[in-house]
Amino acid sequence: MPTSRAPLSTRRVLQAALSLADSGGTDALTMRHLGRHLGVEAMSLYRHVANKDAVLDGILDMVVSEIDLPERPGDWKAAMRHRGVAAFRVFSLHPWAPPLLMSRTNTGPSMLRYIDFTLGALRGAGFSWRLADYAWNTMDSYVYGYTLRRLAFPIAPADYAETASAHQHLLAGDRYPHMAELTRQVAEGHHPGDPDITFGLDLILDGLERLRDTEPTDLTPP
Amino acid sequence: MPTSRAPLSTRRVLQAALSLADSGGTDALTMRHLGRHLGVEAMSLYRHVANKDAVLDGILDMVVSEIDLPERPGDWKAAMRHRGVAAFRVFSLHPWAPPLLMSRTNTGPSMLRYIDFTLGALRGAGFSWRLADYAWNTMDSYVYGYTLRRLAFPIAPADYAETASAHQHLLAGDRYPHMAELTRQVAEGHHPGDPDITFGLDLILDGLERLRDTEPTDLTPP
DNA sequence: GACGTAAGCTTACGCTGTAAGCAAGTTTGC
DNA sequence: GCAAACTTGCTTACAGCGTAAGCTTACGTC
Repeated sequence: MPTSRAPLSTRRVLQAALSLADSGGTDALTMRHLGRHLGVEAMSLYRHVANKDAVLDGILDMVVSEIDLPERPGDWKAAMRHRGVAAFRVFSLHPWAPPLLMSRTNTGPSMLRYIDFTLGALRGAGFSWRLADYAWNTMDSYVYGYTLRRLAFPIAPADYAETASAHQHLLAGDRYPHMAELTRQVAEGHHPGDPDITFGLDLILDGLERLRDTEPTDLTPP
Repeated sequence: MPTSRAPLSTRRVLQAALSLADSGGTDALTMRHLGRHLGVEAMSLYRHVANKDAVLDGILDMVVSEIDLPERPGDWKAAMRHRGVAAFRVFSLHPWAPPLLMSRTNTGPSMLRYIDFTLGALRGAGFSWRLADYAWNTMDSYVYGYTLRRLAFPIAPADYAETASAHQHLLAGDRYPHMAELTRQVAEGHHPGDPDITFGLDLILDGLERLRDTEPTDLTPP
């Protein structure tokens, strides 16, 4: 056994797994491939990691920990908008992560911290517990949904117009008249064809603010 | 070769695949298993279906076709709310479908029909092409995100209070104070802990309506 | 009857996650 | 100083996956 090689460790395994996923997606993250990447046989990894699920949970928490959160919430709407944008940005760097994140229950420390920050900001802004809970769930549903759709969509926003005009003939019949016309609008450059994440996020935030202001205050006793 | 057995066909293969996925999820849907289910070897399926991806695309479109759409839109907000609720209901019957739907670009006829209906309803209600496009993308981001989170979450809404009180001790420290308090609120039955899909959907719809009413009309020439 | 074609079967390849057991190096207890 | 215990990594093996290639059998048409 060559002692020249740096010894394995859970940390080193997870770091290698993360870099593997980042460069080749989930498909590239197999135990054998991971071992090869570390100069080791696949089974050796099991000394440092319970199984592949533990690897996935580990790198997911590493990704979530990259989401930037301010020290103190400040203005709640700005904080919530920032939170959503930051999550989208991080997930864009790790596009393999969101599908995994949604398909398993994640209770890593970074995720808990992320949620706790959110609840704190909403409570500090006067939301009831019920409304705060509904609020973060609604925001996350939208943010994750937007992110997943965006990352799975095969066309870059810059190519929308070109792609639209190239595929216009596929919608030529009158079976899908509105899609055909929308495609024409995009092809002719009449509208960019892609909402920013803040479009829907601000709709939700404005709506939440109105609910907070009309809801009877039901703050729990101190 | 026993001629007593009904012959295969693309339709029969897809129907069997759908029932297999419904009863055992994506894991149960393997070509070998599918063949066994039809009393046939796995490789025989390839006479009727290009490959496994074609099977997935096929059953996804069958699922999307189940989403109920009214003949004519009527009140646009009601139609959009109905559309989201109907999608959620269908996906609840086929919980394996949403992750698949989001991970591949779906252009089956049912999906096109679904989108075309939506665009038509929004245009009929006076939305510009740009806003109509943003609107359906935003609604779908939320609906899919909500659905995915809901279906992946391992706890049934009816068990929230019980589960919360059983796991309260895990949040005992002061690292996640707000989550701890929220968990206490749920455990003690102070709030149900689960927003309906219409909660966020109505926030979005109200916001869209306001945008429509304030946006300068930029209808394209007839 | 011959022949083309279609349906289904057999075999095989390279891939997956991981259970079981082994070999070698390191640490600990006396 | 030395043996026992523990840690680390490797080897082999198994059951499963999607599907390429080639084969057998049955049927329709001339």
